[in-house]
Amino acid sequence: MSIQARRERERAQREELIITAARELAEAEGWEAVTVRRLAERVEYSQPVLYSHFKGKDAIMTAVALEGFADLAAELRAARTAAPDPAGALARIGAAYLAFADRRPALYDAMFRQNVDLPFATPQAPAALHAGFDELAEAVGPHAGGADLGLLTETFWAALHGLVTLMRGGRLPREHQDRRLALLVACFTREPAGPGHSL
Amino acid sequence: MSIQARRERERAQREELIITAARELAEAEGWEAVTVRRLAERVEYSQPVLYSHFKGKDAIMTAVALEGFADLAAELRAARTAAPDPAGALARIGAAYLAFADRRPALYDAMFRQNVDLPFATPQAPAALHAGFDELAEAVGPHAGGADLGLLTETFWAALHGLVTLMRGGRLPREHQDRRLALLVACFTREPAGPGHSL
DNA sequence: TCCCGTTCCTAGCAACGCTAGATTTATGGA
DNA sequence: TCCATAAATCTAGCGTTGCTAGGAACGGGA
Repeated sequence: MSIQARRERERAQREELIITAARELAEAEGWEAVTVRRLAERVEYSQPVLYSHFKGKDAIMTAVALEGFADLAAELRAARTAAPDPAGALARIGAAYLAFADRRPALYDAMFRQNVDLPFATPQAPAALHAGFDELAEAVGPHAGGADLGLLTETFWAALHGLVTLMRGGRLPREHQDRRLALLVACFTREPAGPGHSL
Repeated sequence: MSIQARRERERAQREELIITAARELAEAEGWEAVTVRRLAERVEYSQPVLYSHFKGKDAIMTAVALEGFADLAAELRAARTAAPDPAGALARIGAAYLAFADRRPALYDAMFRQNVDLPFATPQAPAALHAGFDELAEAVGPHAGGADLGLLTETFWAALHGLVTLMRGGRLPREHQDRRLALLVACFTREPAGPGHSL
């Protein structure tokens, strides 16, 4: 059985190689530049080999997204736990989310913009995704009052996602994104309305 | 000069025909099903004719988007002016925004999801787009306090956009979207945190 | 050494956005 | 009315895409 084990190991390695190549190519030139042909050339296998690992290009993007969830969750956790108080935690985790999307736009697209075939708001969703959501919920929780924490967290997440995508699409100017985040956090913490300081 | 006038008139008509066909096809089968070939077949002209009107497929999407801005602005205005009080106005305009995106998803995509070459947050932006944004600002204004109204409106818009796109992408379950909106509005109006009633 | 199953690659299909060049159509002057 | 010219339109094709069928090469067991 050792031979088959070695084969499976090598196969898993190659699969990881494909995913990494896809992510790197996407981060360097955007997903529109990621074609199965280029990817096959990069990993030095023919196209059908890639199709033996993944059903299609979308499945490769999904695999890249799955690995990204863990990264995001870790960064959100670090930001939240570094905050001294609940209000600061919400601001910091929000800033960390925007920074992640800004620093790794292609990865973010695969995770949250692609029309993907993944379970999301169910227990079947990837664990790392749940972990990230739970980090957000931890930061939102102190300001939930009597509201449903899940729904409120989803709403906060949606607001962050909207800031990301509208800015990326050129709908919002890049500048003052920090002030928009401050205004959003002020709303969720029920701070009195202010000028939206840049933190 | 009458001949040339007639030609320009016919040409404008045909351009409108193309835009309408593109929107209808997109709304019926999604933008991925809208190809220049199919579009050409629908309007009963060859492909190069379409390219004489528009630089490419993206330009056609942009033209569809431009017409959509006016529709959205009108619906937002109707919702806002029908509200009895400021808090109700924010809730109603938000609901109208979500309803528009839900009812015309393909049009919404062209307007706000496509990577488009249009000026947005500048005076050069299309008038109808400004009109829609101003409707949002009118509704947000009463709750702005000392904050920058433009930035606060952009933030509210982003939150709505995030709710739309996350739901459309399967990241948020369709149900309870109204409660998420209620929670969002409660934040912006500084209502005490409640369970997020469905209005 | 041979056999057989697995793995892999070559080559190709249909469809895409887009365009060059031929062809048809319409226009204005004899 | 007829023709030359210019404008409008179509046919056909290029290069690229995602994806796959069918044959070639490889490796392990007898």
